[in-house]
Amino acid sequence: METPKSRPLYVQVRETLLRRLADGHWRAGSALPAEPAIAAELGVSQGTARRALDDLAKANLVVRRQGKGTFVAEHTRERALFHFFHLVGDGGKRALPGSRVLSVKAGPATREEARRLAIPAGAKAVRLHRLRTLDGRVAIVERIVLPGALYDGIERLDRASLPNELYKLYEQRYGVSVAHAAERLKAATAGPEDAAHLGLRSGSPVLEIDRTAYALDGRVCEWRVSRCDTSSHHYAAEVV
Amino acid sequence: METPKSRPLYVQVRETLLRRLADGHWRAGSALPAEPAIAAELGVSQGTARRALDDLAKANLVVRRQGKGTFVAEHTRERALFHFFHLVGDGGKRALPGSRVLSVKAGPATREEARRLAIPAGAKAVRLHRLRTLDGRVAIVERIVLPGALYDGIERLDRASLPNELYKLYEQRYGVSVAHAAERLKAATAGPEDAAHLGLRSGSPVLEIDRTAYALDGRVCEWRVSRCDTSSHHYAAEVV
DNA sequence: TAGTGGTCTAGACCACGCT
DNA sequence: GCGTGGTCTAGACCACTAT
Repeated sequence: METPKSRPLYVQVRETLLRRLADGHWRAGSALPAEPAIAAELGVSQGTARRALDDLAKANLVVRRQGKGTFVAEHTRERALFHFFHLVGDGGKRALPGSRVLSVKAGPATREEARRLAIPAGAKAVRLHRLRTLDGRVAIVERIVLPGALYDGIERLDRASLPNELYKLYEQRYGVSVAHAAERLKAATAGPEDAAHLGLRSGSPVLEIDRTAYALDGRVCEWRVSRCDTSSHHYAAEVV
Repeated sequence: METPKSRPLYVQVRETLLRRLADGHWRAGSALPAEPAIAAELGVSQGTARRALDDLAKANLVVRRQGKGTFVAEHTRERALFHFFHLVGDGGKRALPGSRVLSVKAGPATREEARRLAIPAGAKAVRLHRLRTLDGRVAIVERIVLPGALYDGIERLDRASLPNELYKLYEQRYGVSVAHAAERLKAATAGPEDAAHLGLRSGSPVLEIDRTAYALDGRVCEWRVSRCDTSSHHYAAEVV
């Protein structure tokens, strides 16, 4: 590992490993080389390699297991539930929602879609419309837009075969790992269509969650707007 | 430092330091002893002391500054803005809201208040009602309930002298440091009173943020419900 | 028994802030 | 120049997992 000064070694190691993760150098769920091997290959001490790996673990990009090794993080139900799904029952119960896809269509991105996905206007976008259920009742109406370039042919998949947890599909079938996301929340009013889906009166308040998701390499890999009935659920956030 | 096995040393050191912080052993903003001093006092290596201090820094309880020392974290405008206030202008502009207190009253806690503050029903509670402005317009109606035991006489303070940033007041005048908080968000409907304050039509959707704040020792030190006009602002959250 | 990550130590050197 | 936290190393030992 070179030493261009002023940039800590462990940061350089972390970035090297991150680049390999983003390249698909290791498959999701597979083991990374052990600390001594990484340290030897990159010419740093084991402590420095460890620090880089710990940083990646803190960002949920790898999982470290004592006695076993370090593994590329996968999008498990667990991770979806505790990191990417923030609606919780008012009694405190957490559960992943069911999913029913209404439509999947490809088309040229509108100006707004292009802006949100950071792709050229008119480039191929895939739009997904689905309902999600909590405790057996429809609680979320979701509109998802994907950059077509990353998910070739996804619009031709059978609607029923699209899994509840899309992030697992992105990862396994398209090699796109969602690394992090930014959410913007607003109170909105249910229009007639959303209200009908949610079993609410038109004009009822709904929580709108607007999420931009980023892949390992920093590219936007999904834009999703979820409109939620929060009459018996809430969005939970921790503040430090 | 004893070694009851199975509990890492750096965790014990971290807890010892946290206990001292909670005790008010060091004032907010003051410097902690340097690493070698802490290590010597507790009989651990400097590396172990460092790890404990890094953990506290990660939780925003202390601030480390190279060349200067480690300081007890203070509730600065900066911290309020980036850690405890999540409403952002839709254009991306962040700004702390202004504050106008409508009323401050003490009284016995209702059952609900007692539950939320984890105090006995009927114990003294202080209720604060205020409006907050963004870009010069009222955008938030806030109802705050405090456990009277922690803030002796706060209800007798001049309304106009209550600062915009209450957490600084809690810290400086009452020695109560807000360490972290849990927020629950819902979409709600503005009643006639809130709507009038916010300049909205009654029945308009508002974002309700229900926050429970915890002091360094883990006790609930505030319960706050903010109802926000999100027509030109949104609540921002990061997901990892 | 061998290999993995987790903890802990001791010490060197660097970058920064002060005086 | 001196004291602070930040980086980096080398090595010991522990706890866990597999075989």
